[in-house]
Parts: sequence; C-alpha cells; structure tokens
Amino acid sequence: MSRQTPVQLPRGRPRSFDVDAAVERAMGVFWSRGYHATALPDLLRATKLSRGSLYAAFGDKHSLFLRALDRYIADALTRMDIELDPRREPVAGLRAYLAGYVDRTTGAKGRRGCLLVATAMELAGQDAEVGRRIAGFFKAMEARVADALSRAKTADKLADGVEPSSAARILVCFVEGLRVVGKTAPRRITLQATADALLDRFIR
Amino acid sequence: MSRQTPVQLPRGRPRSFDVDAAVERAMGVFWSRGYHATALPDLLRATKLSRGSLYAAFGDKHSLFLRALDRYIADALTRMDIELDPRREPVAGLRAYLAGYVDRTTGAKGRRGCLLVATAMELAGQDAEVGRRIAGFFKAMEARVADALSRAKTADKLADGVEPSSAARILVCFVEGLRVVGKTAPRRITLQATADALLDRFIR
DNA sequence: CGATTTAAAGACCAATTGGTCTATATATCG
DNA sequence: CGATATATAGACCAATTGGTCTTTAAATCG
Repeated sequence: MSRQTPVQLPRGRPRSFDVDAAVERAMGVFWSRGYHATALPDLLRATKLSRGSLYAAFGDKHSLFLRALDRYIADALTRMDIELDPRREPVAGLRAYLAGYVDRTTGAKGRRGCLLVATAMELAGQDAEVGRRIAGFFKAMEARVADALSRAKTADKLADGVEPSSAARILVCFVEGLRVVGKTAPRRITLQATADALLDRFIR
Repeated sequence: MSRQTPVQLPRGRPRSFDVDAAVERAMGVFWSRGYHATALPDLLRATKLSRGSLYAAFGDKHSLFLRALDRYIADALTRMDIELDPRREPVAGLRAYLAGYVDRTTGAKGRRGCLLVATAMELAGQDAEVGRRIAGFFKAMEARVADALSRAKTADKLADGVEPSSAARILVCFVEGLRVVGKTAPRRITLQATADALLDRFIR
C-alpha cells in the first residue's frame, strides 16, 4: 500500500523548469570547456536560467558541477550495464564496450573529450568530493569489466593465463587512455584495430 | 673552425636570472594546478620574477605555458630515449619504460598527475598550438615504442601474432590511461602487476 | 480576490583576472 | 663618467569572476 507523497504540496507558483534538463545542459558546458574555464554566463546561457534561479536551485557553481558529474557517471554506468549485461555473451559485451569507447574517441566526439577524464586531471587531486566520485567510477567500471571477463573465463573463452581482475585493470587503463589520445583526433579505423588487437590478446 | 657568436654583445646590464630555470619553475606550477587555475601571482611567486621581467622575457601567460609544455615534452622524450635506447635489450627497455610510468603514477606523484595529459584534456581541443604539440608527442612516443617492439620481434622475443605498430598503440593508450587512473592514487603493487600482465601478453 | 511562491532581469558587489606602465636601482659597457 | 640595458616594486587598468539582492511579473492555491 503505497502512501501518497507526504510532503506539503507547495502553495505558490510551481517550479516551471526541468531541473534535470538544466543539469544536463550544464553538464554539456562543463564537458566542452572544463570546470575552471566555464563561467557563470556560460551556464546561464546553456540552462536558460536566470542567475537567481540557478543559485536557488543549485547553490553554487561547484554544487552544480557535482550534480553534472554525477549525471555523467550515472549515464556511463548505465551504458556499461547494458553493454555488459550478464545475459549477453560476455565477449560480445566486451566488444560492444570497447567499440563504444572507440566511437566516442573518434572525430568531433573524440575532440570534445570525456568529462570524467578531464575532471580527474583538473580537479581530482585537489577536490575531495570530486576525487571520491572519480575513484568510485573507476572502481565500478573495473568491477563490471572484471565480471564480464569472469563469465568469459567460465565459458572457457579466455586465453591461457589471463586473469579477469588483472585484465580488467588493463582494459580500464586502456579505455581511459583512448580518451586522452582521442583529443588529437586519430583515425577511427586505427583505434578500432588497436582495441581489437588488445582484446584478441585476451580471448581464445 | 667555429666562429665566435656573431651577435652583438649586449651593452647594458646583463640578464641576471636563468630563463630556463624560470621556465622549469613555471612548468611546476602549471603541472600542479593546470593552465586556467594558474594565476599570474602563482607564476611570479614560483619564478621569483617581477611582473615586468616575466612579461619582458616571455610575452604572456600563454607563451610561457607553451615554453613550459615544450620543456615537459622534451624531458619526457629524453627519458624515453634512455629507457628505449637501441643498444639496450629491447624487452628490458620496455620494462623500464613501463616501470617509469608505474612509478610516476603512484602516490604523491600520481596524484600530481601529468602535465601532458592534463593539458590534452584541458586545452588540446581548443588551442591549436597546444593540440599540435600533444599530437606530436603521442606520435613520437608511439614511434619509439614501436621501434623497441620491432627490435624485440627481430630478436624473436615477441609472442605469436603481435604486431609492433599495433602493440605500440596499445601501450601508449595504456600508459596515458595509467596517468588518469593514477589521480586516484591506486596501490603501486597493483599497477606494477597490471603493467607486467600487459607486457607479458606481448612477449614470448 | 489575496496570499504565496517562483520566475526573469539585471543592478550591484568585492575580489581577481591578465596585462601595462612608471619609478627607481643596478650592472655592464666604452 | 655616461650611455645602455635590465632588474624590481608596485601602482594602475579594464574586464571578468562567482555570488547576492531587489524589482517586477507570473502562476498556483484557498
């Protein structure tokens, strides 16, 4: 028996903008420009909010950034949960996972980069809130990849001597490195071949 | 018969500070804080120069940054030239190369990060001068690693099916990814084992 | 309606930004 | 010495920074 929401229903003019959409637009700005290079006017333009509304809704620039980062991380983990779904064939899942990174690392997307990697480099060392999120993301990603590799091993699809947890760490470093190298817009075909070559070292 | 330097010897008070040392100190600041987060007073404090001297010697913040970046790149390439010296055994060279990255990715060094990766993420997409330097560095690194792998292959030290140029691209992505993951200060022993596991997939 | 709440617009703020310029001291030359 | 060149210290600048606050309009309620 689910209760109706117990909060007092608000009495005045209701909120007229979509907070999540605003976070998403702000995320886009931080993603393209980085934290320090993003100025308030950029965020106001992107969210189409007034200064007052933005500060009322999010507190300050840093809090809004954390919301945007959380959104980015959640999106990435959701994507991985689809690609590496335990009901799929694990090697196919790993291929999809790598192909996704190759895709995001090529051309304009590649040049735009990755909010997570950029944030790791720009803030993770100095900002504890950010640092915890970045570390948590890498851990979560590694766990998912390791799990997929484990299932591949169970299905006897892994090459001799490949240990899932170790190979997972290799793959995590590799894909994050892809995001770095992708800033110089290498050719898609090259990246895809590189990713394939790495995975081929792991599978039977 | 080498001529004396043909430039007019300067007539006034000679420069009394070491330009290269100033670049190196500035590099340290950019390295620790990133480009946008570095303010002029930070650079003046680090270089112990007055505003006037700094602008006279380097033009502006951006030019000084490029000098610092060039210095960082030159140092990195010099290091690689030693580690991957053709007169050394190539696999030992590759081990030294990876061990160097593991070392720089652990603990305080790891948390400080890598000026090159941070710059790639912060500026490479928007700043053409920076973009060219980053792309050039990755290309130079890849060439050196590929060369070492080629020599290893000639010495029949490579596992079956390992292609030097492809494996070099994998290693470049891997080490740059290490620098990203290193921002969350993972354990040295884990990173070393991960690097070893990767290299072991390539050698016979 | 009137009370309440939120929105947008923009004035306003102190602090900081990158950068210029002046004054003055100092070091080297012929 | 006098000319030349460079150093430092710091005043100064317009523009921008993140952030607050006030005003006014709109939207919902009882």
